[in-house]
Amino acid sequence: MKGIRRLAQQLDISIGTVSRALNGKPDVNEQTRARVLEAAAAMGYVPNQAGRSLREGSTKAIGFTIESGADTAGNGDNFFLGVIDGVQTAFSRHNLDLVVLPCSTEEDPSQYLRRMVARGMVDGMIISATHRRDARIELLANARLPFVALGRSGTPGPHPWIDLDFEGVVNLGIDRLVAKGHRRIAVGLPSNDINLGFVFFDGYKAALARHGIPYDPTLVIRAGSSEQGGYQIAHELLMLPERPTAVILIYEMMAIGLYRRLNEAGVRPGRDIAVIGFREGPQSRFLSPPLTCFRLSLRDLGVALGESLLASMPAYADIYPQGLVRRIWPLQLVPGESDDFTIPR
Amino acid sequence: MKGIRRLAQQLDISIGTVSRALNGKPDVNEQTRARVLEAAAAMGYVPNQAGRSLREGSTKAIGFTIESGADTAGNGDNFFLGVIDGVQTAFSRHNLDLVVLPCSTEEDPSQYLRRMVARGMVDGMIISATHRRDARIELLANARLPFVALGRSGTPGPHPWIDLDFEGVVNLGIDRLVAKGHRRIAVGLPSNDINLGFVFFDGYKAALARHGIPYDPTLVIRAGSSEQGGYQIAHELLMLPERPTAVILIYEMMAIGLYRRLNEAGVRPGRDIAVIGFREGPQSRFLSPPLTCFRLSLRDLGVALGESLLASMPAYADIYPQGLVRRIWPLQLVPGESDDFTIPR
DNA sequence: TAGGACTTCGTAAACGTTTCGGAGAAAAAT
DNA sequence: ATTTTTCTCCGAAACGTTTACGAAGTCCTA
Repeated sequence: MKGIRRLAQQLDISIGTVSRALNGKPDVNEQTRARVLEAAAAMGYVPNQAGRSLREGSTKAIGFTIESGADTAGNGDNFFLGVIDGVQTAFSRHNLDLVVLPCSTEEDPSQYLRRMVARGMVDGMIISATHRRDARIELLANARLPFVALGRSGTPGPHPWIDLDFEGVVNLGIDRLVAKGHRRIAVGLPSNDINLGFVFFDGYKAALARHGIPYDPTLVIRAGSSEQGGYQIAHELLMLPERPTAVILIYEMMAIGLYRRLNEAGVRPGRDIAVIGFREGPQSRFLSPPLTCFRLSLRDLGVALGESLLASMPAYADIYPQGLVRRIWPLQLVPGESDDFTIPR
Repeated sequence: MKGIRRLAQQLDISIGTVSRALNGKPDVNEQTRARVLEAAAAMGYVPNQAGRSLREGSTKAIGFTIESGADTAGNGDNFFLGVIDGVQTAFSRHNLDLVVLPCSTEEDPSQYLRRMVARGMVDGMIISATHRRDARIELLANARLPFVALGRSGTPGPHPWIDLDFEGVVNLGIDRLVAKGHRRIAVGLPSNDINLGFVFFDGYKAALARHGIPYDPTLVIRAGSSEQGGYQIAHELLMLPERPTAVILIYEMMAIGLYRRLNEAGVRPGRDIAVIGFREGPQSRFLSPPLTCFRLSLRDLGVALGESLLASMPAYADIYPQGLVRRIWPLQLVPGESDDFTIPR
């Protein structure tokens, strides 16, 4: 005899009453409810999830898919761990648990997601690293599973997302560089088709146009989202006939490799060339010179992500009545010394 | 009508036969099996996990708990993402899926683990960041849930683990430094009670003793497992009346902050002081000077971790008959230039 | 005192799956 | 021709939970 049945037998009550007592249903004597709760705590009873979700049709868990593999971790350091922490606090208020579903490098993300959805292990899903045209979004929409994307996408159809304010960042960054006299501003982008690369690129071109600076394709370098990528970016920039005076990077880890290559060439970041990174990482301020970059609270972002998922789940519609949420997440400039280089007029 | 019932009705077969056909049981006509498989694929049928695990008493999933929160992540994202990728490939051969269970910074890891185990969502568990005395180990042992720890622990009772070869690393590192004439060798350790800190410390003392170097407690600096921690370590070392000529760090990220503080003081890493880091990170070789550190394949480590868990699961005892696995994972020296500094005799 | 409203609880069905014990038929053995 | 074996399949039970429904009991009202 196990589970609720054992509890009921021990208390000499029917299992139905025990269940109602535990779940806070009204039609149960408060005295017996107290007895049940006490006995449950005493014997360490916890409801079996399989039984419950079979009956309920819902598990109290939300999935968060990321791509595993150390080298594919475009965001580096602790991006996901920070966001996840926020997501969790958003969910814990509703007794929802978070499970992270890492898609192996060996598997197609869509296939993986399909399997996980079919598994029926989660009531909702958060996907990250959205691509230009992301099959996962169509998949989730078809499966009618509530979801929210960390990162917008060009995939047609309405779906909720939260994305970082790439336009704002690149605008502010280029404004700042132009104010210091820069006109030849390079940009380091990811080489894969992750959507943020396109958004950043569009913002870059728009910002240049706004300042009347002609767009020069040779100043756009695409490379891996890693230190190695930054190294390569610097390498290619150094080989240009007319070297840029400033560079703006989409991943802060790129700065490490970029610094390295520049130093090798005797070009001092912050003095001979201005460098602006994107997201502030734990290392930004410990680089020499400290990297000028943009700050956001990963935890707050995670909370917002969790809440926007809740808003798109019918069961929580009364608590979060916003419906379909789309949100641009702001970042704050963190001035370093890497963009101190000023062009004399 | 849903699930297997619908499939059975459509094929005009009993649900039992459908189930047996799908699960490869012997007593089903190969012709009808083919029909079932085809129909299942056609209508995109996937077995409901709740129903299955309710009946089976087992879900086909393994849990991997880590601590979320950007600041608590001593190893950073790439470490776990790399290991997880390996774990996954080990499991995928047996159609097991991996779910990562991130323990929020707000919650006690033991309580969290208890909840997750009680949830009955996983058949086995991998825990990481083991502490000196880890309540989670006793918890899992009591719950009789198969598990393996990434990191040994002082917790009594036999349990399987895999841990990095800290002794080997610190031995090799100190041998190397001593061969270059160093006698005042500092060590940067984590400030929390994570077990690897103790193991590393013991190895440090043993290695010094082996070389007849007296142990000087002032050369042992404990700090946060981050860039900031490295900065602090350098800061404290610089304030010592007699400065060490070498320092060995337990986290490679510490090197970034350490470099920074040393540079601020005009002390050049690799020329005025020798620095050895522990695990090679993506940035090690892009630092100036490149960090001397130790390499391991995260993916292989993950595979080993997965297989040792399988070995402790009764259901897979025939495939992995090794039983309780305890393993020290070797690392390879990656020479950089950060320990080029040699003491003239 | 009869009847209604309310409270409290037990019974049983349902969720989707796997598996056990047989049943019927065909094939093989006697 | 009868028994035995083999091959397929069906029916039913079971996993642990929640909940709709109804039954008893109590209290109040007419």
